[in-house]
Amino acid sequence: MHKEHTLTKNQQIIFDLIDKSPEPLKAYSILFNVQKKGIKAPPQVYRALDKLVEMGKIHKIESRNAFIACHNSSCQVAKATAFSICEICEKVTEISSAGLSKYLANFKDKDGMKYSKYNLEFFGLCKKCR
Amino acid sequence: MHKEHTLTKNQQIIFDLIDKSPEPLKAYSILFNVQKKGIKAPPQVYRALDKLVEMGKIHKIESRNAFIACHNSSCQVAKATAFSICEICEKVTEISSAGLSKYLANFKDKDGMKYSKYNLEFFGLCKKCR
DNA sequence: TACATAGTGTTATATTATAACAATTTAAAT
DNA sequence: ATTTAAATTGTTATAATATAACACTATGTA
Ligand SMILES: [Zn+2]
Ligand SMILES: [Zn+2]
Ligand SMILES: [Zn+2]
Ligand SMILES: [Zn+2]
Repeated sequence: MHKEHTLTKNQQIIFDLIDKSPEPLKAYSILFNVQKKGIKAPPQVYRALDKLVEMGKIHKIESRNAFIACHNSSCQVAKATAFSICEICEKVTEISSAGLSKYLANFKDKDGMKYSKYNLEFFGLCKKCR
Repeated sequence: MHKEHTLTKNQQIIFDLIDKSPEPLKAYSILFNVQKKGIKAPPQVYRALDKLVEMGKIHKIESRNAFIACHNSSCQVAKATAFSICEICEKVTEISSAGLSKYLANFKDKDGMKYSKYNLEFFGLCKKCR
């Protein structure tokens, strides 16, 4: 049985914050929010973020430089992520679609190359903003 | 007949540089390279980049904070982009696949929502690096 | 214990991007 | 041609995002 990832103190503090947040959090907003818990400097935040991303516990929304918790067990292994982003209210939702992930995992480029790792960001208007 | 986009002086200088580059360029590397042509400060670069992205002449590789010229007429309208990125040599290739763009443009999320705008970045190893 | 590995705390600095405002150029309207 | 509006440019300063480097501490393993 392989060892489960147990979060370290800083990782746990930062994961909890992101996990509770209804919206993606930016690194310096995280820093501000955890200073009362003793995490005082950017490297502490970025290190924890890096590890959490590596573990698949959180994802980075690249177009927004922000971090969101993952609730989709499959992408923890695959590092294959998809999101929808509302261009008005900035609501971000992780897309969990077997069809989509299957299509993308099987997609071959012109050289016949397959890619199991990808990041897809869809942009549009959410229900509320339409 | 609608007006063609004619590039302004700064836009042209910066587009030419990106267009000639075999690899994505970062904003401050662009700045360094065009200083001899009189473009001296970051805002001048970022403004031109913003407009060029808006026109679809270049794309931003979000995971790399770098810019690449577009050679694919279709995404100028759709703002629907896909790239493959080599995790070793950082080679970036724009993917132009009718099948992929059709699939993504027709993809519906759980709320039945469609998205004509998206950015997809595939990660893996290029031919050389495998 | 001894050793290696991972995590932490800290300071400083690098990199990426925008705010704000004045001046200039361009294109359209009178 | 003159006026006007819009877009672009030039410039300085600063904000926001991210990493380097180094000393130290905790954790796991031989
Ligand atoms: Zn996920
Ligand atoms: Zn919305
Ligand atoms: Zn393109
Ligand atoms: Zn390569």
